[in-house]
Amino acid sequence: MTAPSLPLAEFVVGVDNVIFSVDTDQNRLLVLLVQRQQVPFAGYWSLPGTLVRQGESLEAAAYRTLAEKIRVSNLYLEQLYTFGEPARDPRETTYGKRYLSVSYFALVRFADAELIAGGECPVQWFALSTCPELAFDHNKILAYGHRRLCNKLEYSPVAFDVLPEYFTLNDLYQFYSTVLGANFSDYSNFRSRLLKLGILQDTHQKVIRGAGRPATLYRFDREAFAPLKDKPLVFV
Amino acid sequence: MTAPSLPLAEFVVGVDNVIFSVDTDQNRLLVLLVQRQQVPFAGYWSLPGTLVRQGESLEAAAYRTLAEKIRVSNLYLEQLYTFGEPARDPRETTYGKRYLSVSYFALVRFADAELIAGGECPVQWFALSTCPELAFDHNKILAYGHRRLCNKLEYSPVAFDVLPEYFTLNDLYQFYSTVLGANFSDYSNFRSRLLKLGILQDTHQKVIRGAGRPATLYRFDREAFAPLKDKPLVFV
DNA sequence: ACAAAAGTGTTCCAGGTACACCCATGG
DNA sequence: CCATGGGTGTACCTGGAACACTTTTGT
Repeated sequence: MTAPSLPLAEFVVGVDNVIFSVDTDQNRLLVLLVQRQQVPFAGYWSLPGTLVRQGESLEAAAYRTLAEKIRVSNLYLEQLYTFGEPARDPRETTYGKRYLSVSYFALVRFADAELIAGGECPVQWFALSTCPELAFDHNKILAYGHRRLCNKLEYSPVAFDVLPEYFTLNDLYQFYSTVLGANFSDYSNFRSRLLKLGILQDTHQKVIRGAGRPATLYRFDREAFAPLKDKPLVFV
Repeated sequence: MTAPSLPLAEFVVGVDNVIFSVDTDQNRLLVLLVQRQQVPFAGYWSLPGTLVRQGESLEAAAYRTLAEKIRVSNLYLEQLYTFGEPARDPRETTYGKRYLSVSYFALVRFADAELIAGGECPVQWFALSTCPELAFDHNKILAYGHRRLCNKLEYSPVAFDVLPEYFTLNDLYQFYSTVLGANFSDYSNFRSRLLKLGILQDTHQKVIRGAGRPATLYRFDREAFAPLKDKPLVFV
């Protein structure tokens, strides 16, 4: 960055989070939204976001926003994209400063995700399929996040950050199906592919859920996975 | 982004470009650097960057920076990552504002890239292998860009944005070899894979370069590629 | 004739797809 | 004993890896 020769833009920098979760029981892909209480877009639902504070990194701001809305111990988070075109926020006209949003993408474990009520604004999971029109350019950000989620799932083990520690292969399959849509793969082929990777520990424990043969519980073997890191893995 | 409860960080927003090019003749992967004339880091080489102006989008700022250093008609450009931790720029202490850098990644055609001399600071291509220690956190940004370049090449047709319109299969092979390192694939396998994709038009023209059998000139068939867009293609 | 570069073909094997089929449990 | 879900096995095919071989040029 060198010296300017024309008036520089002044910026307000915030962080917006696309927080996904997967409800495997109901086969729903969920996104966390908050309902705005102030203008602009009062009453609209939007992605949870915040402005960045002094001494706070962008990622820390993302974690803070998340922690304000939801109590969760297991999650995956990474930076998504930065949106900063002129006029993406109507407040730009009011205050004469551009609103830049660094968006983050998160995937959280649904089972232990506890929404924090009693905050300033209502917080709620929405099925992605029934997601309303959002404030600002948040639909665009959400779409971007959804694409990233699908890609991440296919070539990285984020699913295991978010599944319970012990899970059946069917749990895993349901998880992938819910996110990627059905027909992403045959179940038995999915099984053998995953098992062949050698990153699942067989606990030899069985679990019975309703009728049918008991299912084996597996856990993700981080040590076995470590050497495969950065390798082009396929989980599809 | 909601109302704050603690002092907000103030930001200066800039754009930094990781501009790559491939010199297929000498088999070198190049990155464009400029030598800083002012403090901090006076004398150090750095990525070409600029501060964002009023009414200018981030991408426009990236294009402007590029255009100030280099005249080029064929290129590929996309956003890379946003760096905004506290203290990433020493000027933060001086001016009390945080320096946020939205980095962009570009790949330009080497043949018609003409460096613009006579600007404020020296501009020069560096072979990636002989790249010096850079100003700020630019080595980190560069490393990030290099990873992106390798990934992009493998599953998207950026190479064709940057090769001459008519090229031989060997040109294409050299290009990939230079970026991904030798041994990325056998030449004859590379040939058949690319031809089988059906996205290369045989012009039936031959070109003779020194000894050896004349090579067929191909061109990228954008129409044939269109339906394959967004599909998981492999160019490796 | 020989080297150099372009281009073709062949063999082998890993891994994906699409199924059919067997196993263990509840009702 | 049958429905339900878990789990195994197989036959087929595609596509990559390695490498031998042929073709067309310059010297």
